[in-house]
Amino acid sequence: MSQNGGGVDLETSLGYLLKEASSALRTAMEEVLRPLGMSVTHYSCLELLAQRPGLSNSELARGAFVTRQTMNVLLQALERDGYVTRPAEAPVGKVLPTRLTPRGRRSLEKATVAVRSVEVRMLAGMTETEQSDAFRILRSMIHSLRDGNDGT
Amino acid sequence: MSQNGGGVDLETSLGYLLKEASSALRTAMEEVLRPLGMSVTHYSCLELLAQRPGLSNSELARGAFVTRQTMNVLLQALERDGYVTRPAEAPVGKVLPTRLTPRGRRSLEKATVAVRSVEVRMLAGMTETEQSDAFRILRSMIHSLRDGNDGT
DNA sequence: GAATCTATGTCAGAATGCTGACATGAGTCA
DNA sequence: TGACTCATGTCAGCATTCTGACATAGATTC
Repeated sequence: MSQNGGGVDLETSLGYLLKEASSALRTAMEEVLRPLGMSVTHYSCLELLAQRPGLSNSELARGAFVTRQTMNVLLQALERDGYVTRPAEAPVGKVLPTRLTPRGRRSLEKATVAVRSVEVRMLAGMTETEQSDAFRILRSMIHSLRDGNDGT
Repeated sequence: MSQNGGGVDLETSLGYLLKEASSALRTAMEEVLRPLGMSVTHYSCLELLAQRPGLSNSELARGAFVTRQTMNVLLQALERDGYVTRPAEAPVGKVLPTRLTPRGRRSLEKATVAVRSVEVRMLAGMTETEQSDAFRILRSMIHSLRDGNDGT
């Protein structure tokens, strides 16, 4: 069935490979988070709040790479289910600082273990040098994509 | 920086950085494809068909990193709009080999130029060595994620 | 030849994320 | 002070993708 013919140009594209790697990572994370009833964005939100308590909806959205509308829907669900808390009124401006509840922290702990195992697996077989290379290279890609937006 | 013993430090996590890079790439591609009325998956499908004519729905889905159900919906729309053709009946088994129409090929040409410019921008400032390093490292990540299935 | 397994195409419903839009609060500037 | 710009929170509608399910064709096994 698979007539895997000659090599294909897509196989030499770094963009395609980046997408493939991201897809593999996402799939692996979904696999370990599904038994916990948690999506990747769900986990990302909790992890962000654990490391930077008091983040606003918009800041969380940027950190999880979704729109603030999407994060707002998620936060409302998390608040309703008692994983996070937000003040009824904004202390300053319209920004509502969000914090994890003990329940949210407990839920995150299990997820963190699962996600860390995925990251460890991903890095298996990579040397320290390769890991720092990867870091530098990915940062370069991100910077070039975002910065070189407007020729000038 | 704040440590969360055993946790995943987002500032130093390669997984998080990979997601960030992928997000930046996707956003950049969407920006240049939107004026052409084309989504990333839409483009991926056409590009795959250009390089490997006759791919089936399931094969296209794997190549574009979506489910075969998702690709099926897209293919029906592309067929309806005259970008691709599929035989009414399967030559063998249930597999329906898909091919680009001249219209699909023309549409792809514009998109390819746009997407290539994004990839060029992403690689700006990277040496040949860094690019080959990136290739090897990303391939390693993909292999480790898919191979080491269970590591509890 | 029959049972079984795997892969495929497809339909239907649900989940997730996005764009558009609006009102509001804070900062900037004349 | 008032006009302007920008960021934020939020509601609504739409787009995209997913999971679940089913029937069918080919391969495998006995």
